[in-house]
Formats: sequence, structure tokens, C-alpha cells
Amino acid sequence: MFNNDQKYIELSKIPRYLQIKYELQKFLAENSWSFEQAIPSEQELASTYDASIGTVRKAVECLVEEGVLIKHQGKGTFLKHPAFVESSIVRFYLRNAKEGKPEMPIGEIKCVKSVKANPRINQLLGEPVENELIYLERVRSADSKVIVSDKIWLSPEKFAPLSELKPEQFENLLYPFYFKLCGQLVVSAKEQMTILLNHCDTYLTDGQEKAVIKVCRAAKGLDGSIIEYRESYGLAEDFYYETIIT
Amino acid sequence: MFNNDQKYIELSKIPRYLQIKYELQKFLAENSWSFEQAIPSEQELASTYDASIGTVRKAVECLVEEGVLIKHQGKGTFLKHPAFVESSIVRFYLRNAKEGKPEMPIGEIKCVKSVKANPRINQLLGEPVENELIYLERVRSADSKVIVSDKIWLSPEKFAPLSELKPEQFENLLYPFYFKLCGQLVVSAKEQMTILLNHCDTYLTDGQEKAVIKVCRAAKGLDGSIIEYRESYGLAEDFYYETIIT
DNA sequence: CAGTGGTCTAGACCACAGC
DNA sequence: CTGTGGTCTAGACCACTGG
Repeated sequence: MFNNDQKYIELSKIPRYLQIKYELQKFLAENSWSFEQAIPSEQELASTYDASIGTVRKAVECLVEEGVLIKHQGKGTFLKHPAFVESSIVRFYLRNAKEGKPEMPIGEIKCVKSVKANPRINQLLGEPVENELIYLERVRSADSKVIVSDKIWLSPEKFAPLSELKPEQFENLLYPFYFKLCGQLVVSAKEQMTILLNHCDTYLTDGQEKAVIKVCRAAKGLDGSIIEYRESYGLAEDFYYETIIT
Repeated sequence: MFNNDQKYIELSKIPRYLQIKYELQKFLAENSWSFEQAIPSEQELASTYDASIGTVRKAVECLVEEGVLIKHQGKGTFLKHPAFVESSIVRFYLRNAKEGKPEMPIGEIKCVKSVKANPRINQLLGEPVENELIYLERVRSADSKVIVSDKIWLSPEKFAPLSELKPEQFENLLYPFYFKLCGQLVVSAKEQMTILLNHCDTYLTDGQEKAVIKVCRAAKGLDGSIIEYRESYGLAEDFYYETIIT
């Protein structure tokens, strides 16, 4: 009925460069594009999408700003390795790191299991409310001291390969591991920080109550949906965070 | 016209659009441009700087991204009112705000004086290390409860008019007041957050030691130099912060 | 050298605001 | 209606990369 017509009109109102952006995003998600191979050049994209270079450049520019792509003059445009280090919770230890060589902390999985549905988290992950989720517990340590304690929830479908693994079979960095085993790439995340003055965590606080910072993180995949939900805890005394405001 | 040509040849290493961006920034700073009057249109700018519209648009786009300008289709491009509310320290109370009407807290100056030089702060503000600085103490309250306590340092030259004032002559919001009295516009700021578990503040903690969050803020003016340094304190239990990571 | 992205031009038409 | 910014084109040349 009218719906179709209306939809068509609505769609044609979306700028061409945004349409191309979405197409490109879909293309990259569906092909599990590698980090090493350049995506088609701007000339190629212009001809395949039948648009001028300027328009394609604008589409690509959007994805660069979102942190999905990165350009190298003379070489090409590539999928960007997400900046894993930039997590706010992981900045804790960077402040106190030895001069010159900030050492990456070691990530260790403590527990992998399937847990009952949690309405709020299921909804975030786009899962039916009755579905069970994959649940990980993990600690990050430096100099054999626990710095960050993570609780992680994942969709059972997208991350099915993980549920078969034992804790020791995981790797140090989780996001590249997700990508390798499950083809899921984290491109951005939203974090909420709060402070808990008396919190007790098995791994972080030695069973005592301490002041901690809690970071709730919702990580998005290439298609924009939330693919991982994580709650991280660090000691308040180690906290340091920097930001720019405009 | 000759000037432009010559300049372009001399500075040919810097892209034209960046040159125009700096020229524009200088122009806005020197003319104390108002928020209500649109800056010259893209056509005008293109002809005054003898560049194409596309190039001028790119220059303007830079300043929009930096939060200096804002565009309104059909109306023009304007100096942007800085988003004062977006300060991370001021987000505390927004979380607990009554539904529908997050009330702005009331800002009240407690003290205005000239203080001895502090090497670190003098350097940040670009002042000779022996110069005295203007120093303000201020609290922000909601429901007659102190939410944030600020210590503020300013250059004596740029903010000379303030040193003559009594506390009660200040206004609720400082940044618009700076602009009105001293022609100084804050366009961006860099903040560093840490947690102090046992901190005592005259206004915030009733003389007791409490867990607080400390935010050090360096605020930049139109020309990119730091024009205000501020240390803000808020109760840790009220802290809430959101951010996007890419 | 060829191919990539980076910059720039000189137009065109559209969408929106305000008179 | 005019003037603004928003989108788009079809080229040009430059700067950088790697074979």
C-alpha cells in the first residue's frame, strides 16, 4: 500500500554517502575482512557504487571517524585494529607503569560457563529474555598483582565456539581472540563508571571490602549491535582517567 | 590577492584549508564575535580567502569538530556556546536528578584573591614563573547540598577585570561570565580524574575525611592556549561517568 | 614506475530558514 | 523570494608507498 511508496521516498532522502557507508559496513561484516588486506580503493568503490570519488570519500571518512577503518596514504584503507589499550579501566596501571616501557597486563580466564538469563543483559545483547548466556570471569594482572577483575556476558550463538573451551585455552587479549575464533570484531564501546566504596571481589580485593571503580561496558560489533557486555572492577586508589571535552 | 598567492607559495607545505582554519580562528578571537551573529557565509569566505567553497567548507568543518563553531542549515554558521553542562564533574548530580527536569546546580564564589605563583600552574597558563595568579574558590550546590568544590587559577592579564570584584558580583555560570567581562571564550578542556580516599575539603566534606573524586581541568581559549586551570572535587559516592571508546 | 590516498577546483542542484 | 548550508560531480595535481 502506501507503506512501500513511503519507504522508498524515505530511503531516497538518505544522503548517498550514508547509503554507501552502510553498504560498505555490511560488506566488511559479511566478508570477515582481514586487517592486512586493503579494502577496495576509492576509485573502485566509486565505480562499483556508481558515485563520484568525493562521495565515496565522505562515506569512508565516516567509518574512519567511528574507528572502523584507518587510511594510510600511498598504501590504502584498512580495517582498524581496535585500540584495546584504550579501555578506561586498563588505563589504571599505565600511570604507574615503569618509565619508557608500560607493560601490558596479563589476562587470565578463571571461569567459563553458561548462566541463566538476566533480563537487562539479555536485552542489551539482543537475546530473547529466556536464553542462557556465555559467562566468563577473568583477571588482568601485572607484576603478579591483580589490577582488573572482569565479568563478561556473550551471546551463545555468535560466540558458540567459546563455550567448548577450557579457561587455559583462551589467549591474553580477548578481542582479537573473539575475532579469530568467532569472526566477531569489536569496533567501539560505551562505558559507564561508578565508584563503590565497599565492594568485595574474589580476585581483586582478597575477600576484603575496598573502594573500587566499576566500569560497565557495552561493546559493539561491525554491524552496530552490542556483542559483549562486561563489568570491570579496579581498585579506586589506582584510578586515573583522562578526557577531552568540547 | 597578491598576499594570498605569496603566502600560499611560502607556506605551501601546510594545506590551504588548515591555513584558512587558523586565519578564521584568529579572526574570531580578535573580533570577540558574538553568538547571535552568523560568521561570513561560505561563499564570502571563499572569495576573501581566494579558495574554492570545498576548501573553505573543510576549514569550517575542522572548527565544527573542535566544538568552536556550529552550523545551522539555511541560517548560517555561528560561534558555539560551549556545552558547560558536559563537564565530567558536573555530571554527578545529573544521574540523581528528578525525572524530566535535571536542575542546574547553583554556583557560588566563596573567595577571590591573588596568590603566589605555583610553578606547574604558571607554566600551564603560559605565565612567567614568578607572576601571581588570580585564584577563586567556588562551590556548586543543588537542594542546598554542596555537590562540587572548585579551586580555580587564572592569568592576571587576561582576566584583570575579575580581580576587582567581590564574590557576590560573580554570576552562576563562570564561562559565559568570563566571556562577558573579559572576552575570553572557553572552547574545550582536558580533564584528568583521580580518586582520593581520604580527602578533606572546607566546603564539600564538612571537615571530615571522605572519599572524593578529583578532576584537574585545563580549559583552552579560541587561540588554543590554556586560559583557566581548575581542580574540582566531588563525593565519590555520587560519581557517574559515561564515555564512548573507539 | 604505477597505484594509493590527500588536496583542491568550479561548478550544479537540493533542503531549509526567514522575509 | 533570497540566501544559507548540504550534497554531489568530474575532473586536476600532489605526496606517499612499494615494487
